[in-house]
Amino acid sequence: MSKEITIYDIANQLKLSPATVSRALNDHPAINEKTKLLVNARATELGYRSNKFASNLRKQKTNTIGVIVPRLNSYIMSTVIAGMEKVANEEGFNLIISQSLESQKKEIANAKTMFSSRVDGLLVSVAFDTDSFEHFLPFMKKKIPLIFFDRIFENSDCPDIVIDNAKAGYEATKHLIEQGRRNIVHITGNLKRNVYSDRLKGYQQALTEQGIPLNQDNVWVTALNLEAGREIAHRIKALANKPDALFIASDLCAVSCIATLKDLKIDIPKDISVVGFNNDPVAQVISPKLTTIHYPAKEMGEMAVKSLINHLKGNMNLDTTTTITLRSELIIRESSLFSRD
Amino acid sequence: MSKEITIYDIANQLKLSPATVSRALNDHPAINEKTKLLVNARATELGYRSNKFASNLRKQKTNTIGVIVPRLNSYIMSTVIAGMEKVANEEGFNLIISQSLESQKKEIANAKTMFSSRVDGLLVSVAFDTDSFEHFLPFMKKKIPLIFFDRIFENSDCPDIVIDNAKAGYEATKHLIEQGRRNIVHITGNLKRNVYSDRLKGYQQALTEQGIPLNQDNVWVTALNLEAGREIAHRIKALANKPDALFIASDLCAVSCIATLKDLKIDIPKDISVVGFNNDPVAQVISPKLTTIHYPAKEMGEMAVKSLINHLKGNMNLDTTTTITLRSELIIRESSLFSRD
DNA sequence: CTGAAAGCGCTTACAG
DNA sequence: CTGAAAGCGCTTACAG
Repeated sequence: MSKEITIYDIANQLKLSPATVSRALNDHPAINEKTKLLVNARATELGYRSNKFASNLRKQKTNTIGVIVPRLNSYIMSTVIAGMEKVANEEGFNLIISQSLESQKKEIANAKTMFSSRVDGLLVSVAFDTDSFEHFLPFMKKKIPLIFFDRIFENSDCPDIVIDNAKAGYEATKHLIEQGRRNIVHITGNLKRNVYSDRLKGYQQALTEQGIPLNQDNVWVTALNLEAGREIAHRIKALANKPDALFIASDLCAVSCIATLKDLKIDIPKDISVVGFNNDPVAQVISPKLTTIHYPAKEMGEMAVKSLINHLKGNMNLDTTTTITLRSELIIRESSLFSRD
Repeated sequence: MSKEITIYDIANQLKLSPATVSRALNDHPAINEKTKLLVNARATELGYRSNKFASNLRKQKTNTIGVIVPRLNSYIMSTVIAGMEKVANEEGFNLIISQSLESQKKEIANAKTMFSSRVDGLLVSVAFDTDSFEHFLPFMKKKIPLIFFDRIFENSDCPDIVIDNAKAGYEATKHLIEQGRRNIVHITGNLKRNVYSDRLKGYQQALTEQGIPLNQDNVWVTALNLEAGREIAHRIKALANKPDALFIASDLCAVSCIATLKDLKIDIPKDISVVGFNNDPVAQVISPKLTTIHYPAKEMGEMAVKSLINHLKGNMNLDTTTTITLRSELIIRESSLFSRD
């Protein structure tokens, strides 16, 4: 193991003080340009690497951002993370990522770990069953910035990054109505979460607007996974009065449902029109191709980290920002198209 | 911002030395049990959290593991990362994750960042086009343990964690031959990478074993993504002498190919049998359901971090381990089944 | 523009 | 079983 080079080694060789070397390395304005050049050249030559631990200890900052998500291995979340990694990497920040696995208990444990890791800021998308805000209070107390994204904590006073879920739900439903559909079932997840409750609101608004009576039996709360997709299909098959359209709040679930419906000899979109949510790559590879809402996952991840870093650097005050809304978009493919001829 | 509690605060209150407090907190065997209880109680009471930067600076360790993957948002990789996060979290290690986006250039930059972040160990799955090992040499020189997983660097002297890709390729191909298929096209990725070259070897072995002559034109190197799947389908459609089976080294590509083939009125599996690779959830939701190789992604992530931590703790010597092979498995579904009646 | 000095919060070899 | 002391590598208020 070769010895690590420190600023003292550079200082000795150059007959400078460590203070000057430190300032030169950090591009301090008071330092002579020639000195900077000299110091940087020697640093490169010696293979110097700054010790972040010493620096962080001294500066009382960590340059680390914590991220808590329900799961890492969903299309949306892994894409959000990819966007976060990109920006964090560019800005010289590290990400500590953990998953709550949809459990409030694990989320609380994760928050504790983030707290003792002394993250400079925290980005959170909450678990299905999270009720309590308590595990985030230590961050508030210490003025550690906390941003929620995708699944937010409503009325938390924390900034949020979201899409307009109500608008997306409205557009999806309106599109189905425009296809002549009337008996539209909305399949969704835990209504505690804004992403699902807001989509439901949009769905209801579109129906009401078109004079279609709301039917509480047409809202099915499920786990929104592959398994749920299969169960939904069987449940529909058994129904005497079948829906003529489905608006499903997750592509993966929608695709699984479509595949099972086809096995059960129900024709999509002739018998039932389907609209999904997320624009998962899988939406394009099934037959019929899935109409869905494009979710700007990468942009959301980038925006979350950018906002946080801007706040930390003092370029932007998050306290005055409440909500950043990103644009989503209805993408019409074959699964929803229906023409009565 | 409330003041941070340090071991000095605890020491003062308890009339002990900081050294004793430090030892008590770290469960040092020489410390009186009663003292430990006392110290820990007071620490909890005061909301003490250890300063990792001071500790790391002193101990010259970082408790951080670096991970470089081609992409974060593929099913396999996000699942591998999920497994890694689980174990790292349990063991109190942090993960720094970065993506090469399939480019050697970015991979080199990532390795540099990992190096200056002073990771205790590095886990790497290499990019499509990586030729050079040079960017990993600094880790070797500093004896920072380096483990490759999935896409490994052959002949690198580093430990590897893989599945038996040749065996998997062999089983997939043998299964197709058993269905009576003879003209089997293998669709794969960059053959620089073991995952693809080994699957090809298995494919060739199965053909040879069954007395089927190898035909170089039956091996198609592609980007293995959705787009490639569509192109392959069109290419097949235009072929006079069509293959009767496809062995595609990625489910996502296979699913996209199947969907396009169906659009082009080619029946799967009647006209062409298809086997994919990975057991991506998407494999189960298309029609026909995709025969594939189950890839133990979560286990691979867990194993990678476990091995690294064991090595760092001195429980296991990685230098003597060359390769850890995890079990993969052929999962037969409808897309490959063919009976000549 | 540069330097001397203190200190961030911990750990550990040494001493008792 | 406990303590005094040194030091990990940096940054910065103060001085010149």
